[in-house]
Amino acid sequence: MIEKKLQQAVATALKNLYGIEAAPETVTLQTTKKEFNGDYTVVVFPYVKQARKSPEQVGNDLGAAVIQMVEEVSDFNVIKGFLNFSVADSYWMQFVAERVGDTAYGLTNAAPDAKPVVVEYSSPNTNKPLHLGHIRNNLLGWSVSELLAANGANVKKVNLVNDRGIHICKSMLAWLRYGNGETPESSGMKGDHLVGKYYVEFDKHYKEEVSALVKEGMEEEEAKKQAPLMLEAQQMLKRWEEGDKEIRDLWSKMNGWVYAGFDETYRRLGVGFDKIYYESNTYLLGKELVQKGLDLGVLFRKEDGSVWCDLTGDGLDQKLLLRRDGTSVYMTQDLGTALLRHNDFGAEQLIYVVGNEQDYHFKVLKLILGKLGFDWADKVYHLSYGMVELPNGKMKSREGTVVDADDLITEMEATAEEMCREHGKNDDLTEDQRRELYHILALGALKYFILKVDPAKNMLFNPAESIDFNGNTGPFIQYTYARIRSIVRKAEEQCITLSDKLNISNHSLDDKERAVIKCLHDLPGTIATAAENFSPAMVANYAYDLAKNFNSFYQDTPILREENADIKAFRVQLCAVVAQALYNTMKILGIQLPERM
RNA sequence: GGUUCCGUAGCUCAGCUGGAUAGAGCAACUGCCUUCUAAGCAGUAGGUCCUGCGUUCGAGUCGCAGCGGAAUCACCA
Repeated sequence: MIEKKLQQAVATALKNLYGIEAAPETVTLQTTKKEFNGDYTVVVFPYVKQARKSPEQVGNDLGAAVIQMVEEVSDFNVIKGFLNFSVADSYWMQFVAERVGDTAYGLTNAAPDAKPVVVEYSSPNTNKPLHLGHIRNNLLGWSVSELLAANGANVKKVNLVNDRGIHICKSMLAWLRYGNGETPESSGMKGDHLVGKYYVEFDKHYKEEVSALVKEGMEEEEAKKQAPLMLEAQQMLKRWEEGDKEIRDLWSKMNGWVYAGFDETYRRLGVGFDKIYYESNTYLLGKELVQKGLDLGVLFRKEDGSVWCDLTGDGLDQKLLLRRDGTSVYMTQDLGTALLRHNDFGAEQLIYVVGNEQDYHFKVLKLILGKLGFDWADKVYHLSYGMVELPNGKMKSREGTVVDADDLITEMEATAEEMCREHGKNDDLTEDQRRELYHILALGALKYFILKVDPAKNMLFNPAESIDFNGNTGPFIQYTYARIRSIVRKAEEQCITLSDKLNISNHSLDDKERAVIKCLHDLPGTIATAAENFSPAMVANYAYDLAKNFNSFYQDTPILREENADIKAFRVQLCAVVAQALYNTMKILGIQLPERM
């Protein structure tokens, strides 16, 4: 890598010239801003004091020394304290030649013995359909998994379905009362939406009951607890936990509907899992851990029998782990599932893609795992992401302001269709091919829209404005790819083969051409940095930058129109490598690229 | 109230380990399709990087304080 060579050379020169000891990796090397001449810039300010010379002098001294040491460096200039190196065109052209046909460019395979990195994401409740917030979770989870895999990790994707609890009982109860035996088949409604409908139905009647009780003079808090529907739902949960066959059968039936619905949504989103855990199977895990914690003395029991972990030493509160009736809570379950997952996979790292509303929960989870003596506690990483907000605030299912996942995908497909018809470039495709294209573009727009934003930040979605297809968007990148593929197809028709050895040693790159190559050159480093930061957004922004550079090059540089056959072939090769880079980065985002559009 | 996260152009967002005159897209305005896909390209306009203090040769980036927004602090999950 040229970057390392430069850093090494600068470090050596610093020692030889001034006796300054600097580790190569501490030499700040950055790409030169485009308003200056050069490709890489070294900032020399940090050394002027020790060198006892002016920044310009230090820059010139270092530049003169480095150009002798690194054969790829063709020139340098110094402006103020900035030492700009130019890299010879031959290096860039050689770089392109070496990447031609490399379908894995930028990607690192996992070592055969790499321990798994387990990524949990999605983790839906089974009482309502998925909404835009879940979409962000699913896309992030999938993409981060792909990103880590692209950076050499052995990734396992897992889903922990929250399939039991009071929420599903509410849906079940409402269905029994008001459903008249309605099924997905009889209603033509997707299973998850049908069950969600009864969850809303429950809430409606429950609220009526509460307000009736309040009218009779009961305190609202009390009314919420005493409403018959709530009592009945709790009763149902108890019967579920006792294994009551009637309840379990109904539960299985309705959850089955939901899973069929979820599968459909997952399929459309293009996400999937290596393993699916169900909370009904794991919710009792963790109790043994609590006992172990009591034995170790890191947990304590209060007079009423409840069990707690004292985290005041860590600046937090006490955390409940077992209720006084001995039942477990969310944290207890998560302790259990963490251990289960660690044991199932022999995992190197456990990553949880969960919204930032649970920052506190995961902080506590890690602490307690540590107190229980698991040395892998620090391998738990909470990939916390911000909320998706609407123009008037957070999505609230009770207020009917959620953006439904299925509806959104359908709308995006309709928009894609509209855009395609407007452009009228695909009239000769079959109906199936067109549908496929609409889907690819719709999902490309949606995924890019969501993934280009830094996970840590809340993001805004305005339902009144459809997601863009122009500018910094998924379709922009898809379009760039389709254009390149068109060129490569035409080149093949002209019998230009990518593997040709070219006689281009006299060719000097033009600025646009060099800019594209330099951007391509950054791909491996970008993926590494993005993976370290668990940030698909960095990959998305890189891909946009590459596509933008390419389009600018494409606009005013002849490719197939180039008269010199070798230069023409070289540019076709460059196109092919750019296409591959776009393909590999978009794959990390879960975005498909069309051959034409 | 405690803790955590966020605050960059009218709007949506970039800005990696501190480095040169803070960048894109959308929206507005100008040009460019008889030539490789105009879902594109080139340009104009748009900034108190929330505020203040500090560290540094150098701060959008680091520290402290304040302001604004969000989340969380359940015997819910």
